Amino acid sequence: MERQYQHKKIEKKWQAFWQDKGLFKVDTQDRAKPKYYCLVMFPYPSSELHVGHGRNYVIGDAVVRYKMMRASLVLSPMGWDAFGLPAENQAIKHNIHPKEWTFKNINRIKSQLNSWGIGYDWEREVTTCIPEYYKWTQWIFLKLYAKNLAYKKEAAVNFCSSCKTVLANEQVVSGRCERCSTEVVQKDLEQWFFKITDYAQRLLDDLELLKDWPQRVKVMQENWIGRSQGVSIDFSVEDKEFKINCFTTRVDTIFGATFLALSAEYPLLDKLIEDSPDKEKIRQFIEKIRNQPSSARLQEDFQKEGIFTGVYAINPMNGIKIPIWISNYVLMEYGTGAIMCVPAHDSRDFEFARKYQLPIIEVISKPQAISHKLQAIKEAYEGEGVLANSGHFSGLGSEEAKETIASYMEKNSIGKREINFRLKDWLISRQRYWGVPIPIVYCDKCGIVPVEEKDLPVLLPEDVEFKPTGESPLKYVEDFLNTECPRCGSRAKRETDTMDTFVDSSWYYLRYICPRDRDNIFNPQDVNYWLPVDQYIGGVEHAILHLMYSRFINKFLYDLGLINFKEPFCRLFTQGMIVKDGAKMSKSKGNVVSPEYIIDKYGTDTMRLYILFMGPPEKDAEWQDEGLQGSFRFLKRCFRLLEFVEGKEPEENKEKLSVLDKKILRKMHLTIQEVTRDLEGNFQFNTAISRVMELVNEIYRGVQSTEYRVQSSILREAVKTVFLLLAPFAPHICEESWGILGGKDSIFKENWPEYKEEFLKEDEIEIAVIIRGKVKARLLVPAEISSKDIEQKALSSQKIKDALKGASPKKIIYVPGKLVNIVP
RNA sequence: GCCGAGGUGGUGGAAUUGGCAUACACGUCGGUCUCAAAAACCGAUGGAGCUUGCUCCGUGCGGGUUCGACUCCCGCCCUCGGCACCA
Repeated sequence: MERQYQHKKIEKKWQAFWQDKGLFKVDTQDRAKPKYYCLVMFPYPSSELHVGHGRNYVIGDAVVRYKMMRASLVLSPMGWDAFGLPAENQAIKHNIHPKEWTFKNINRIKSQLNSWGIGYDWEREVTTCIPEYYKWTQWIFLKLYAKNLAYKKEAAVNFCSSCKTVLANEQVVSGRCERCSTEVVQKDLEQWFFKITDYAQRLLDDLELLKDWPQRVKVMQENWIGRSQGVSIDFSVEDKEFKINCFTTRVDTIFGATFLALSAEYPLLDKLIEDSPDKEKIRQFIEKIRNQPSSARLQEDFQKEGIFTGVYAINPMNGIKIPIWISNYVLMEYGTGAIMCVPAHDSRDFEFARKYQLPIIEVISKPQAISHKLQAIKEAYEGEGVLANSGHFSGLGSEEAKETIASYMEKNSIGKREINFRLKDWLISRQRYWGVPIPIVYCDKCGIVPVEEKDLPVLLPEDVEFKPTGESPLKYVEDFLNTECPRCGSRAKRETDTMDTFVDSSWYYLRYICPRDRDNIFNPQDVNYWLPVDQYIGGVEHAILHLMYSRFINKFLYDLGLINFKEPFCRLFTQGMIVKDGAKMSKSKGNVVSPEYIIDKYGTDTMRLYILFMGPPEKDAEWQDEGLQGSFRFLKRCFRLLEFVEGKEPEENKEKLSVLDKKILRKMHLTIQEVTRDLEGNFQFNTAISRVMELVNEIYRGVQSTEYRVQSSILREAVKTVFLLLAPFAPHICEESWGILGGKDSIFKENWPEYKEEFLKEDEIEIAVIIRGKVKARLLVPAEISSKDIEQKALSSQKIKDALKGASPKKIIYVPGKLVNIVP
C-alpha cells in the first residue's frame, strides 16, 4: 500500500484536535505532576511574522512538547507587548487608531502561531494595552512610589526629536535612538524615574544565582551595572571656601596627581572662575564644550580640549599646588564631574598633559624596571607596581597602597571609600499617547498626589488626537486632564505622560498565573508555586533592557513580600538570528521568507524541523531553501516507514533475535540515549535530529536487506521510537503516524522513550590500530577483549607487520573499545 | 582600548570534552526506475600525487606539552557581539 504524506490535511486535523482536547490547557491549582513553566518572550504585535521570528516559538514549542512527554505539567502561555510607539506611528501614517491597528496585528499573529502548530494555553492570554492588565502596571507604580522608588526630577535627559519623546539610557545606542537612529539630544526636563540604582548591588550580586544563563548575557549586565570601587577625595581650593570632590579608583597614584580636571557642566564652575582674569575666555570655552553633541565623544578623532581656570587646588597628601582645568573629556554623569589627573599612570590624563605641557610625575615603578627618571616617558603605565615619590608610602605595592592610603584618608578626613555604579535610574515617562497613564495627580494645594488604589485603573482615553508634538497628547484631553485631588478633593490635573513599555513587560510573566484575577495583581500562593520560570527563551537583544528591568521589578515585589523568589528566570536561552543572504530578514531589504508559502508547499512540520536542524539554536543561521527541501524529504521518508510495519502481525520472539534485529535494537537505544542527552543539555536540536536521521537510515538499510523479516517486533518498536523522538519537533506528522501505529490518544500523552543499558552493548567491536597517527588496520574483536589479547592480535596482523617493517614496538597503548596505538 | 563568543570540506554543521577529523544534511557527480521529466532509491564525494591502493598534506597562523591535540598551554592574525574618555 502506497502512503502519501498529505501535510495539509494532517496539520489541520491535529491542530483542531489539540484545540478540542485542550492539550495545552493548564490548571495552575494542579499539583499532581511536577510543574514546568516554559516562557517565550512575548512579541510586540507589529506586522505579521516571518520565519526569522519563527525560531523563538519553534524552540519554545519543542521544549514544551518534550517536557509534556517527560510527564511534567507544562505551562506555556502567550501574550502581547501591545503598547508602544510603532502603533502610534503607523496610526498617524495610515489614519487608524493605535488600538485597532494593534488588535488587527494580534489576531493576525495569533492565527499564524496556530497554523505553525505552536501550543499555548490561550485562556491565559495577556495583553498589556487593556485595562484589565495595565491597572496592575499602575498598581506597581504606586507601590514603587510609596517606597520612594518612583520619583520625579528635572534632569538632562535623552530626547529623540524624531520620536518626539525622551528615552531611557538603555534605549540610546551609540548616541542614537535605538528605534529610528536619530541623534539623541540632551534636554532638561521634569521626568519620572524608577530608582533601579538602589538595586544595583543586588542586581550585580544575584547574577551569581543565574547558573543557567548564558555567560555573555551576564557579562553584558555586569558591564552595564559597572561597579567600581575607589575613594572620593576632597581637594581644597586656594582662596575659596569650597572643596572639589573627586572619585578615583587609583588612590595609590595620588602623589602623581599634577592637575584636576572638571567637566564643563560642573556646578561650581561660576564660583570657581569669578575672580579669574580670563573669565570671558573661559566662559566661551565652557559654552563651546556644552554645545558639543554627546555623540561627538564616540567619534574616533574626538579631541581632548581644555582650559586653565587660573585657580589651584591643594593635593591633600603632600600639600602641593596643582592647577585646576576644565576639559571636555570629563563626564558630568559619572562620579562627581571632577577628576584628579595622574598623567604618568592614566593614558587619557597623559594625552591631555602632553597637549598642554602639564607635569608628569611617575609614582608607580614597573616591577623589575629601573626608573628612567630623566628620560622622556612615552606612555602612561597603568599596571601594578611599587610606589615611588610617594612620601612615606613609597615602597608599598600598588594594591596594598590602595588600602593603606584609603585608610589614612578616612582617618584624616581627606576622603572616604566609595562605590560607584555606571547604572543610572530608569527614566520611565514618555510624552506619547499609546502607553499606560502614570497614576499621579497634581494638586495646587497638596502637590504631587498618587491616585488611590481603589481608583485604578486610570483609563487611557480612546478619543484622542495623538499626533506627536513633543508633549503628551493627553494634555489636550480635558476629560482626562481635569480631575479631583484624591487627598483634598479640590480641582487638580492628571499626569499626562505615559510609561515606558518596558514597565509593562517587566512583570507579565507573573500575570500569566492568574490572568483574570480582578482583585489582585496575582495570587501569591500560585505564583510562588509556578515561579521562577523554569525556562525563558528569547532574543539576545533583550540582554540588558528587558532582562534587567524584570529582575529589578521582581526584586521589588520580593521586598514587598508578595513573592518568595529573588530571580524571575532560572534558565535563559537566547536564540540566534535567522539571516538570509547574510542579513537580518526585513521587509525593507526584501529578503523575507514567507512562512505561508512554505507551509502551503511543504507543511509546518518541515519548516519547524528545518529551523531546528539548520544549526545550533544559540547561533545565527543562514536560511537556505535547499535545506528546507532536505527536511521535507526526511519527513516523507519517515512517513514511508509506516508501510513496513502497518498491517503486519508482529512476531513475539525476542529470545531469538536476528543479527539485524540486534543491530536495529542497539541503534534504537543508542538514539534514545543521545537524543535525550541533546535535549537535556543546551537544546542541541540540530544534533538530536541528525541522530534520528541516522536511526531512520539504519532501519532502511535493514529493511532493504533480503534476510530481514518485516514482521519483526523490533522493527515496529524502532519505527514507533522514531516518531516519539521526533514528536517535539514535527508534532503533526508524529501524531498522525502514532494513530496509524495504533495509538489511541495524543502522542504527547505518551512517555518519552527510555533506553536500556543492556541493549547498548555489542558482542563484537571494531578497533582501529594506529601507527604514527594513521589508521593502519581495523580489527573486529570481542567486546570484552583484554589489552594483552588485543595487542597480540594487532601485532600479528599482516598489515601491521608490513607497516612496522620489522621494527619492534616501543610502547603499545590500548584505549578500551576504541583503538590501539603502536609506537614504533 | 577592555570584556565575551568564534574561526573545521564547495555549503550548514558533527566530534561522547585528550583517542579513528569531517557524523547528519545540502550541493555536485555517477547509476536504477521512466518514452521523458519529476519524485524516489542506490553509490561516490577534504586536497594533492602517482604505480588505483597506497603515499604525503589537512581543523585561522607559529611554537609547545603528549604515545596521541579541532580539543590543553604560550605567542599572534582575522570575524562577530557587548561596553567605551566610567576616572
